[in-house]
Amino acid sequence: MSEVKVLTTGEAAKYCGVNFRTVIRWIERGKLKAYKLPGRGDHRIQVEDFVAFMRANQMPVPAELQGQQRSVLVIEDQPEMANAIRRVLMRNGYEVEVARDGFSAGALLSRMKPGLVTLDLKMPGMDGYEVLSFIRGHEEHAHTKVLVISAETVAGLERAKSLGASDILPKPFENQELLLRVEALIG
Amino acid sequence: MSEVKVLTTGEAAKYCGVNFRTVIRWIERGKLKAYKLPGRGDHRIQVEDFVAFMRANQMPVPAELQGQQRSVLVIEDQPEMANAIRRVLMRNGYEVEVARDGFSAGALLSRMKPGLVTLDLKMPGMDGYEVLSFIRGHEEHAHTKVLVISAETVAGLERAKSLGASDILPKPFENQELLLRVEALIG
DNA sequence: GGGGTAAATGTCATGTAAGACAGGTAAAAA
DNA sequence: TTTTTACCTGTCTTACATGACATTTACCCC
Repeated sequence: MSEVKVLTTGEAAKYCGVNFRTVIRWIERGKLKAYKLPGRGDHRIQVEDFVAFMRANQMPVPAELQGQQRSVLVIEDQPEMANAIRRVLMRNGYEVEVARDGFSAGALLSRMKPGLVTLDLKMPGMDGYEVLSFIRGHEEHAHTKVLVISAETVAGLERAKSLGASDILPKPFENQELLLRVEALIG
Repeated sequence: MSEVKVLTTGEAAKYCGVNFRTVIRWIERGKLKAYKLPGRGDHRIQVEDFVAFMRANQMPVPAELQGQQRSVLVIEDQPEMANAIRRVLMRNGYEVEVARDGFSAGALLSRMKPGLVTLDLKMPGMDGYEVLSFIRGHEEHAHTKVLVISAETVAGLERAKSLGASDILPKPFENQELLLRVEALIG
């Protein structure tokens, strides 16, 4: 059963270092998404929305809220490459899952709702561009960053960018370079 | 053998992100419909009522509660065939989503948790048998019926059956035939 | 830099819903 | 069956919502 992790206005206020009255005003003005309880009209803010709000306003996001934000889904069919990426990211505290085919990639995306997806554009039996379109076309993944990793042509990479890739890392690459890009997106 | 899905106060509380005591108070004040068990006076909330309640209060409704029993995921790459299936099922009151590639099939499966999946075994870039294994290999989809629709050989269909297909419909088929099979599985 | 202004934020007081706890027991699991 | 889980009730405590008002901040003009 999916247990919804939510915050009250008071909790959100503490995280932002403001008065809870202010948080309520943000909600009233539509800057922060929340829903109301029927009784007194208490607000409940989904962590996901709150994190998005903090990011949008350059606020530092506390580690305990990043949970899924610091998780990465690696979509890559070549085992060596996938393992290399996984190793680098796990060493730096990210939670990593690898998907080797389109179907499990989709299933994992929906289930783990990762903060970032690394995507190899060129994979047998799977069109990377379609994956990208899917992610960008679904509201629930609006906050998901997509780091395209590929040995594609310049034109191909441009296309990926126009489809909504958050960043692009050409193959081959250094571990350090990968880490930097990832940190920039969700660190 | 229709299994009426009901929630306890504790479950409802988790879904809303509140204390179960609060849920009981909502029920007492008539804001949320529920009935009582004779023993200790346990409350049972019908999913339908709960979902209506959540909607009425702008709460996000978890996918697993959205009448998934009568929802069908059609995994099929040929648009004509997919549309034909969709038309038949929608006309009979099913909620239908179509996935044309492995990625969206996986994503939609995890998200909508459909009551039934129709699966074309022969699709470019996707192994139908693997999809079947995946579904049968994951506890969360244990109740999901899989109707294999295919022009495969007898051996192939046998293999599908052994992997856990709930039923098999050889191509080509009549609309009526499709509907009958679906009704038998989740009607 | 100083002063004026408007918008955003904080403070206070009051009412009340939501949370916490304890003791008991039905319901579910083993 | 026995054991374990989790729900119910009543009461007490906490903390949220609201409105009115005070204060701070950001910005502009000089």
